[in-house]
Amino acid sequence: MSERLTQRDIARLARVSQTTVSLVLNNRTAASARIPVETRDRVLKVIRETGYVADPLARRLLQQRNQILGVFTYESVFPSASADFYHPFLSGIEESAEELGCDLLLFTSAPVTDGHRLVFHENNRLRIADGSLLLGRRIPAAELSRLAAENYPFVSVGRRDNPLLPDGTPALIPYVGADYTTATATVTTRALQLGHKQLAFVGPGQDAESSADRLLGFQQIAPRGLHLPPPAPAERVKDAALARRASAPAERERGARSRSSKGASALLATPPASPVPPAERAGRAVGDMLDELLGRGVTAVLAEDLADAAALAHSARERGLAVPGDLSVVALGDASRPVEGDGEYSGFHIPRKEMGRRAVGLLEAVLSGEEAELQQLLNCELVEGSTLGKVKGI
Amino acid sequence: MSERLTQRDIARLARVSQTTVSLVLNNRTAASARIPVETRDRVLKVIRETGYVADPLARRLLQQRNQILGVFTYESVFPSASADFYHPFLSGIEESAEELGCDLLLFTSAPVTDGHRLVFHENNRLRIADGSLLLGRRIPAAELSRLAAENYPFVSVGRRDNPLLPDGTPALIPYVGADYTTATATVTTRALQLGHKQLAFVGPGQDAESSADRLLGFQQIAPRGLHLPPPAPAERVKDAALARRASAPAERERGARSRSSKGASALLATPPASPVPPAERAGRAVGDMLDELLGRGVTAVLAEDLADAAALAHSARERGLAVPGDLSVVALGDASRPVEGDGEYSGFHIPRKEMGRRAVGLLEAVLSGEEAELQQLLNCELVEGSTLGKVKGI
DNA sequence: CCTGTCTGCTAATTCGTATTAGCACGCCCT
DNA sequence: AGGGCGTGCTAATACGAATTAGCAGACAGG
Repeated sequence: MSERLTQRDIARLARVSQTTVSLVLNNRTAASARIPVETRDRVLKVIRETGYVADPLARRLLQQRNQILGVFTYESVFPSASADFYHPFLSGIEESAEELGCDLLLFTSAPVTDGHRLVFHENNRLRIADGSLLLGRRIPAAELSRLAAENYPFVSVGRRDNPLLPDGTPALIPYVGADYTTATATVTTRALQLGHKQLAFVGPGQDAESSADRLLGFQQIAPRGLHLPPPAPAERVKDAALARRASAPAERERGARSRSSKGASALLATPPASPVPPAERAGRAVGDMLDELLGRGVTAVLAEDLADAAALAHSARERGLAVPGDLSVVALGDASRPVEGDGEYSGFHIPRKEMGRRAVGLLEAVLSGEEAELQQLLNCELVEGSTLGKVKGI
Repeated sequence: MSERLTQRDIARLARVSQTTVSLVLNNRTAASARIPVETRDRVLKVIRETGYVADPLARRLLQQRNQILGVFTYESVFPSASADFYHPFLSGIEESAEELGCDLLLFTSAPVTDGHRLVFHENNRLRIADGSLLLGRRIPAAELSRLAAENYPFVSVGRRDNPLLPDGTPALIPYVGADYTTATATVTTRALQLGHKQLAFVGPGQDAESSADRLLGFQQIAPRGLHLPPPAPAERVKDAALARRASAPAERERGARSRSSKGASALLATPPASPVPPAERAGRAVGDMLDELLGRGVTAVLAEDLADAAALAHSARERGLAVPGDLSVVALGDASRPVEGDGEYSGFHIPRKEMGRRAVGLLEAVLSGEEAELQQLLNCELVEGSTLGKVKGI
């Protein structure tokens, strides 16, 4: 039907050569390219009338910029499970991209296997974009080192360990991350100040940098604190009322997709900050964990995942325990969800939107060759909340 | 650093021509391309050793399609206000695009004025994509007719009236919409069957096709029913507990953006299916509307916007009225949110995700020149819910 | 009138890959 | 020996846009 217009078509319509069209388009005003206003206007008029835009692929072939920023997500973007995780990032990215006048290219062509995508597959189209943002809880070191080795301009949203290049030297990965270590250390300190003697950290503590960083911050302050892996997600429970309230709009869409992966690894077992409501996690495992915690005299729990924090608090309250009276619960993630009762969870807030914004800024700096701090950590905002209190009996 | 390998490099290393490398790579076995196993293996060996991968840009350059689908949203995509509206569409779009091996280009470069984008601004980049999907509650007829006139391949998500072309003939706009008319007619019929004599329709009923279609369905069945414009959004109320529960995760991000636009038009006053919780709408206007409805003997209200339905139900209950005992409330949108108390709102569900999927399918068909129904309406799934009941006294 | 310079444009080439046309060589047949 | 044919490969070209080199014409200076 509608054939794609080329510069030759424009040239023909404007009665000039393809070269001239290119020169006009790129505003070349060098001595070797003198286009009088009259001709220039004639060309521009045709371009406006036809809505011609240069083929981005042809431009990239010559290493030109297209005002297209790539967004590569290591999981699917839109399915509801990841929605709340990606959304704030994307919101910030969109805002910045708009300011820069860039379009965003979502690499949906990369096949998803097992819920994960990889940049380097047979037909990777990364180079269509001028540069890319990488999002995901965890990014394989091999991908990062290869991107760095190929000199591809990218910025990771989230801190990443610097991988080794094939030649053995470490690569400097550009990122905009959140300073989980400091934030976790701070809330841990706060817990100690409130008189808690036995603390527990609940979370994988490894695999993803974000998990490791939190554990590190915890152990810096409370080296003798407990570290427990996250509870296994229970099957969905009957009591759907609570669950629905939290996730209703997307509920129907989701139906088909099984939420908990079959996998046994800690990583897969805890989807990134997914908004799994308390009720769904209040299975046996959480109860067991609570037994263990109480048995060991723990008075304050710090959970990486808000859902785990919620499940623990819920479970504790069901047993007649007061939160934070008998047990303090801290969320090392997005603590800004209301607790049953009142107030928010104590913990900190991840500046996701700002991370998105800054990541675009950094990528732009990289692309235009500006000087810039390649590795940036943003502060997490502490949330006082209502689930961390003085230890009982003080 | 490491320059990208080309077929010429491989050719040199394997002591053959670039053509041969290409032939081997693409497994060409035609009569005109006979490569003996010996040579083929030599080439393959070099490819394996070097890890060479063909540049997808160069490959695409030869074909007509770029495998890029544009996504044009008439409002910003990611800001939380529109999030729940766009999300299911995008989820479906992403899924289909992935199956087709296409990347998605979000036109964030189009400037946003007054919360709205326009395709046709001075530097529109629509033609970067092979074709585009158009999303938005309302799309100006001028935009549609120009797109059609320019023969640009696109599909609208949502039914649109066919605009007139400059020459006066109507343009056939390709779309995948939801059949609001039938769905509304069906629930209206149901209300009549339940004995309701006086019905009211609450919604703009115009401007956007989606609004007009619902009013049409209502009036087809209940020609004497009342039609009221939606209540004006009240300022945010103090009772934030309910509100927070519904929208907490994004709350902090949102802070800066004022939610209710200053505008007075019905369109702006009712953001598309935004998850504005009941409490926020329970202002004075809703109370007034309730007065009017009850005064006129209305026993069943059909509200286009779930938020309005929620506000009315909430307000009614506050006055000690039973829902649906004294007043039935029907949501003509995504009825799948739990009501205070139990169950869901009665009404219907908009198959947003499926609309996204089908729209991509239709666009693909258009692009590849296949025959396809250009205007498709999907059925809305009826939701029995708990807010529509027999009229009292029967 | 011839040379030099400036202006306004374009032909030719490039990027990396795919495809088409066809060359050079060897073999068989008559 | 020469025509015909099959084999194994390559040269040339195309895709769309950007860039470089440089041509043709106007005009000035000598």
